[in-house]
Amino acid sequence: MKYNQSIDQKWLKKWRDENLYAYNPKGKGEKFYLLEMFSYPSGSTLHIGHWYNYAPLDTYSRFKRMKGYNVFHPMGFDAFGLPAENFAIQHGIHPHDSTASNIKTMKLQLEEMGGDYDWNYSLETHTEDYYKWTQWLFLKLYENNLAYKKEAPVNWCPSCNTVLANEQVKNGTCDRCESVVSKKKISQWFFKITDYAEDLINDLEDLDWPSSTKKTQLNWIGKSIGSEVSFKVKDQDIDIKVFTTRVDTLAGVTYVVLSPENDLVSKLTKENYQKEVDAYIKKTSTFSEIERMETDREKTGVFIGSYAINPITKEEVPIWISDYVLEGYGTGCVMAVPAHDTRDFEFATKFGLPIRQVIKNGDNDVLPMTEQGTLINSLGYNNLTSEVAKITITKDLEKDNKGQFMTNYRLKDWLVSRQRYWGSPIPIVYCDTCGIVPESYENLPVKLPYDVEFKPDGKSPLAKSEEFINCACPKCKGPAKREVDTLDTFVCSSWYFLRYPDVHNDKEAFNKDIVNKMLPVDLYIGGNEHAAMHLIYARFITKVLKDLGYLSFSEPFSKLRHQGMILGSDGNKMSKSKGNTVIPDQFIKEYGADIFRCYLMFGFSYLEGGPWKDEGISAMARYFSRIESFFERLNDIDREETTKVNDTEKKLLTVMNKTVLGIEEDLDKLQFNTAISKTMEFMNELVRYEQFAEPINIKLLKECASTFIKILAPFAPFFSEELWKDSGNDTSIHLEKWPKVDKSLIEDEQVEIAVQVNGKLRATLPINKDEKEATVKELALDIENVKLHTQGKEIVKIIYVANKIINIVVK
RNA sequence: GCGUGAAUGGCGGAAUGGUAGACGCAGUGGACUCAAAAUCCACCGGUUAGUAGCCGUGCGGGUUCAAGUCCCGCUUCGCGCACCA
Repeated sequence: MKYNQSIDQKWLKKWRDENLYAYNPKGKGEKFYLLEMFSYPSGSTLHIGHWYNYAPLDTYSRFKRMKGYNVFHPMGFDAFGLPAENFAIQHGIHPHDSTASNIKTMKLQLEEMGGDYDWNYSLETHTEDYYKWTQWLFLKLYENNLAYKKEAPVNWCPSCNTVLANEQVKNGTCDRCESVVSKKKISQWFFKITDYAEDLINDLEDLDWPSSTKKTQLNWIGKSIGSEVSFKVKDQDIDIKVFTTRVDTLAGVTYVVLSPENDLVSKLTKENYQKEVDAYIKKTSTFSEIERMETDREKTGVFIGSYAINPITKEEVPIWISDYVLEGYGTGCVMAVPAHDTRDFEFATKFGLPIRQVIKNGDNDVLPMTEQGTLINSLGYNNLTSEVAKITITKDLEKDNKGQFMTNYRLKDWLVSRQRYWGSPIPIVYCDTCGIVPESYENLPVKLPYDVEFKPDGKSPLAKSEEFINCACPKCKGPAKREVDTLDTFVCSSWYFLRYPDVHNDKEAFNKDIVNKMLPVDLYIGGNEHAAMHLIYARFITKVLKDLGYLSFSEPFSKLRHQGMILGSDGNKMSKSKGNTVIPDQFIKEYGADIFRCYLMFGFSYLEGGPWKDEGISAMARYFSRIESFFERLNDIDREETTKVNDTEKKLLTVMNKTVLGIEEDLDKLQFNTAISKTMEFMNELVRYEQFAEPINIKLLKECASTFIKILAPFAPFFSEELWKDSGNDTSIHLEKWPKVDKSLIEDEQVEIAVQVNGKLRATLPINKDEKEATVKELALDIENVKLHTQGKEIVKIIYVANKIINIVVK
């Protein structure tokens, strides 16, 4: 045979006809839920990133099947979202239509890749039978006070004409179109993810996740422990609450700063400062997000005329506003301690405000000094350490009702409203009599209408659809209007892994028992760009559903890994503008899917990725033809035959068993590259035996060859199926079991150990396995080159690591 | 700035603290061929006449009989967060 794409096609048809990869929930074996982050059908074909993510995991899935697991390995499509809508706007194709055709092509290509998915367990988030339950989820959160509406400044992308989540703003620009993002106030729906901040932190510990991902999440949640302190405003009955992690520096406060957007500003601004304050607020509000985030920008601000009273020193300090204080964090007010905070120091220096040192740390008197130390100039708190002072001062404040311990998080509630067409409608109704009313469950799904003008003009597209917007109030049955915003696509993807195992359920989002049995996902794979958003949202929703009694587990993904990324051959990220993209299709056509996927697995370290190289794929093609010719020769060996198992045969068996075991270990570490290299070593050994053994044990050789096909099967599903058939089998290789390892055959009887003198390699020594230590020592000391280096020196000690190394230490 | 990951031949990349460079690419020499391609065999970190030796895993220290691997201090690059009080 000559392997090529037509062989792929032949087997594909057969597998499809026989429904070879059908998942049987009652199947034998321990369950194994393997999941890759589902793909977004934004382009019409699979790109190299899809292949790189999915093909190796298909290999892993096949391997686990052969090992006897009942593998659940579903695939679906994250179909709602901006790119499809943008595509539609640009090309005049309705997102529903472009999505449907893209999904069709991608499914076919995933099959052509060799994917062992059971499409009976597939889902697409834009279909009614899926988003019905996304809406159900929204209502559940709403019922439990975890979804609420509020007016808030939001990130507004002028080009996409939509609100963006904080996570979708990259360096002040839209992460999709890269336009500069500005601020706008609208009424929006939020999910109260902040209620779960503490759980999201605590439960990270037990997860088998990359530590960098855990740290990203911790950083994103951003817990900080400190105190809240009340500053009374002079001559007014108003308290300014500030959050600080350094209450030990309280005596060093020389002014207080509010964010320009803070509600207190209007109340505290004195008349003769009003003009300047207004001008400042106006100026900062026109600053784009990107400008405001420039950390090295010079500090600006104005005094607003009022004074605050330091609760411990009773000193009056001026109140300023400045945009270096963020409205969205803490209370939006800050106590400024210029001596011990770099930002306050900069500000105070610029505006000539006093700087008072209250912490001493050794001889370091250079200000600003941000380290902790011992208190000075702090009344009765002098000589306390920062650590103790934080507690003492807060307790004292607490007694006077002027402060308390406080924990703050950077995590903000999840903004889920989108002023877009291509998403799930939010199942909420506005009634003049009843107010905000959740749509009733029996009316779900609230259907997304097809005929809608979705071109952006700053209004939600659904607002323009009369048939959509007008409805009956679920409560009073009077006329009412629907919510016109749609849900963030991250809501769709925050629970899809729960739907897969029970994807046809039309009574509920999922059956509790089925899901509790199948989840958590045993291995979840996807790009690390999702370390913060998708992976936090999915954890949050899982925890909510657990608390509401729908699930028995609180973490969705026990083990997580991130695949690396394939770069262009120039080492840069692939992009059309750089002209360095690699289109898989041309390679599949030329070589067949198996050669392509094997190259992807062999040429890179899976978790790292790296730059694409054309040469590698022809090398893989050469390996395939080496295998082909070996199997062709196998049937007409014309040499003296034997049935004995002598040293040469034993060596072959040893290599084989080592290979099988080695591949098992490699695959469990997702080391596809070394796993394939082990198949190569095995093939080299088979060829060596086939070419040179005299006499030759053909029966044994054929058995080993058959084992070879089995271990190749997960990597090259089409090619191995063809080899299997050519070797006279009429069932599928993919129904075979993974070969059993005979551990007794793994160790050679003879091993070669390293002989070192003072840690330097001086010789190698062949010994019988598990030779007595004394004998090994004797043999080692007798080696010519060892004698040379030990001669005339005192032997201090000899370290022997059995069957590995002997180190002779001399003086 | 804070956090985090990485650095190994000409290249992709291997190495539970135990013979650095598995496997492959590229390269060199040879066989086959009229010739080329393909295939096969050998070599393939540097230095050296060498099979003996010396040097060698970004840099400087340390722990250890033994360090690419562990510890301390740097450099460079990548990634994430970024005025979070």
